[in-house]
Amino acid sequence: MQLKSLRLLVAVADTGSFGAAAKRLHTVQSNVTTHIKKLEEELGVQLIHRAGRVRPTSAGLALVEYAERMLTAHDEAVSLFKGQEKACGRLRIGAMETTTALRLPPILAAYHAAQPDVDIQIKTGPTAELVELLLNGQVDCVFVAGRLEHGRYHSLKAFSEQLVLVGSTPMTKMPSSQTLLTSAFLAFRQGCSYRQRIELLLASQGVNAGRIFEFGSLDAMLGCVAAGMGYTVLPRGTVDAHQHRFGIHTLALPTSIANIDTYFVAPEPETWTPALAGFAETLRNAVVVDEPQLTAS
Amino acid sequence: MQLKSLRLLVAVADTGSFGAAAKRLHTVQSNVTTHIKKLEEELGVQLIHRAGRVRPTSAGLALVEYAERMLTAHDEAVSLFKGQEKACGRLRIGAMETTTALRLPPILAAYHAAQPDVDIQIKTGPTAELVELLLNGQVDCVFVAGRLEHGRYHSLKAFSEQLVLVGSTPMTKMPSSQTLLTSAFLAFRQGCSYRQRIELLLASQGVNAGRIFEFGSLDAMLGCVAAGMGYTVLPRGTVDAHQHRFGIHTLALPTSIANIDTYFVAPEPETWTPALAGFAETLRNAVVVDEPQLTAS
DNA sequence: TCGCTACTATCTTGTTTATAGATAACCAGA
DNA sequence: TCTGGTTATCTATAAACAAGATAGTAGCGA
Repeated sequence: MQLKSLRLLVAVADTGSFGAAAKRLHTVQSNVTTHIKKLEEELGVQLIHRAGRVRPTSAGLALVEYAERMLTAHDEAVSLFKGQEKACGRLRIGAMETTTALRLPPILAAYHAAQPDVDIQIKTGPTAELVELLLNGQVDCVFVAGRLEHGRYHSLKAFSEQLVLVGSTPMTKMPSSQTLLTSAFLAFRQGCSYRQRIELLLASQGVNAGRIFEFGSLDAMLGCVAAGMGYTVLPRGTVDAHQHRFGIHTLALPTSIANIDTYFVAPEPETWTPALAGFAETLRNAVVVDEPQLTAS
Repeated sequence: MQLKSLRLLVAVADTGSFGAAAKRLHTVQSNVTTHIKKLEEELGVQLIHRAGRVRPTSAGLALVEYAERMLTAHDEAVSLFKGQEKACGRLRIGAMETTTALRLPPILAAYHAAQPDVDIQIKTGPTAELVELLLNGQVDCVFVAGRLEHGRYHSLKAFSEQLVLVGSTPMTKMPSSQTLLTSAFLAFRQGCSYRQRIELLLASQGVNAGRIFEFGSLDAMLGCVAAGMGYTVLPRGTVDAHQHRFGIHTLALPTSIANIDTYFVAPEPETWTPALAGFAETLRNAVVVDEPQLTAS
C-alpha cells in the first residue's frame, strides 16, 4: 500500500471522478485506475462503485478515513523539515541552572517570537548530566561549561562568565585558609562544573577538603549563603541578578579560576531540524550583540 | 516518502543497526541504506548517526514519531480488511422501527457475540428514507419492506410479517366502512411501507381517505391506539410483543394486504467489509433457523 | 432505439525504480 | 596495526511506473 495510491483514493472520493482526481494530482486517468485497482486487489475489497456515479463503497469510505489519518501525519512530518520560514515541532534544550536563570530567558523570548510554533522543553542539570543527555539523544542541544571534547559535535562559545566568591559578609580579600577550612561550601550536585572550580579554589589556597553541601536550586543555595551557612562560587551575572533579594557579598577570584565559558553544543548541523537551526540562529545573533568576538568549531 | 522506507527507519531506530533492520523486514542491508538515504535526501536532513553507534539523530527521532503514527494507521486499515477471523471497525445498519424493535435484537446479540470488535450503529426510519440512506452510502445495509428494485444491490428475504389491524376493542370482523371513515388511522411518517398498506386497506373497503396521524415511535402509536384514538396496521409479531403492555386487540387482514416481506439489502458482496460480511452471515444463519426456505438475489 | 457524450478499463511503450549480491570503505576495540 | 562487524557503493536483473492511444461502457436526450 502506497501513500500515493491513498492520496489518489481520497481524491477520487472527493471529486467523484477518476479523471478529475488525476488532474488534481497531476497525472493521467489510467494511472488512477491502476492505483485504485491495486489497492482493491491488495485488500480484496471493491473500494469504488464504478457503475453509474463513481463513489466510494462503504469499504472505500472506511479506508478513506484511515488514509486521511496517514496523509495528515505525512504532511505534518514533511512540514517539520520543509516548513517554509516557520519551523514547528519540539525543541529540547539542556542547560545548567545558572545559565537557565540568567542567560536563557532573553534568548528563549526572542526565539519564541521568531518561531511561535515550536514547543520548547528545558531540562536543567550539571554539565556532566547534560552531556550524557545529549549523547543519548534525550535533548537536542545543551549549554555546558567548557568545550565538549567529544568529536563530531558542533559547539559554539555562547557566554563568558566570571566566577566570584559569594559570602554573607563584605569581603576585601580572600578569606584565610583557616576560615576556608572551617567554612562550608555550597554547590550544585555532583557533576557541576562550578563545583570543580570550588575545589580548584580551595586547593589553590592550600585547603585540601572543605565541607561541601549539595543543592539542587540556585535560590535555595543563595538563601543559605545569605544566612551565613557558608560560601559558594557563582557567575558574577547570576549573583548580581539576585543580590537585591539576598544579603550577599562577592569577591573577585583570580582570573585563572574565575573565567569560565559556557558553550552551546549540538550534533552536526546536517542533523538539525529547522526548529534547532532556528534556535542556533537566534543564539548566534544574541551572542554577537553581547560580545562581537565569538568562536565556532 | 514511502511507507516501506519509514518502516525501515523505525526498524533501524529500534535495532540500532542497518543489517538487523534488513533482517527484520526480510530484505538486505544495501536496500536499507538506499531507503534511509533517499529519505534523508528528500527531507534535507540527516536522520541517522552513522559514526560509531548507529542511532537516530534528533531529526530522525522526530520523524520516527510521525512514522509510527502513519504505520499504526496503516496496520489498522489493513486489519480492517485482512483481520483474521475477528472483524473490526464500524457497521451502520438502517432498519424500520418495527424491525428494530422486534427482529433485530436477537440478531444483533448474536452478531456482537461473534464480532465484539465492531461498533454497531442503528438508524431507524421508514423504508423510503432507508433506501435513500443506502444509496447515499450513509449506511452499510438496510432492512426494508419489499425488494429493492434498484439493480446492483444484494438483497435477501429476511423476515415475513403478517400485518394485522390493531384497535382498542375486540374485533371479530372488519369494521364497517362507516366506522373506518370516521376513525383515525395512526401510522409512521411518510415513506413507511406499512402506511401504504393502510391506504390499500381503506381503498379495499371503499373508503377514500381516512384521517391519518403520523407517529415517530412505536410505543407512542400503540399507546394512542389503546386509548381509543383510532386504528393502526402493524406486523402481528410486533403487536404480540407489546400486547401485555397495552389494552389492544387485533384482527387478521386479507392475505393480499397482510403479507409483507422484510428484505436485507446491501451493496454487492465484493464491496463488503469483513464486518458487514460477518453480519450477513449471522443474519443468514438466523433466517435459516426461523424459516428454511429463503430467497437470495 | 439510436447516437452522442463522458467516463473508466486495457494495452503498449519507454523510463524509472527496486532488489539482491558482490565488493569496497569504514570504525572501534584488541 | 590488525580484525570483526558494520555501512556505502556498484551492478545486473527484474519489477513497477507513467503517459498516451484505444477500446469498452453507462447514461442521456432525441
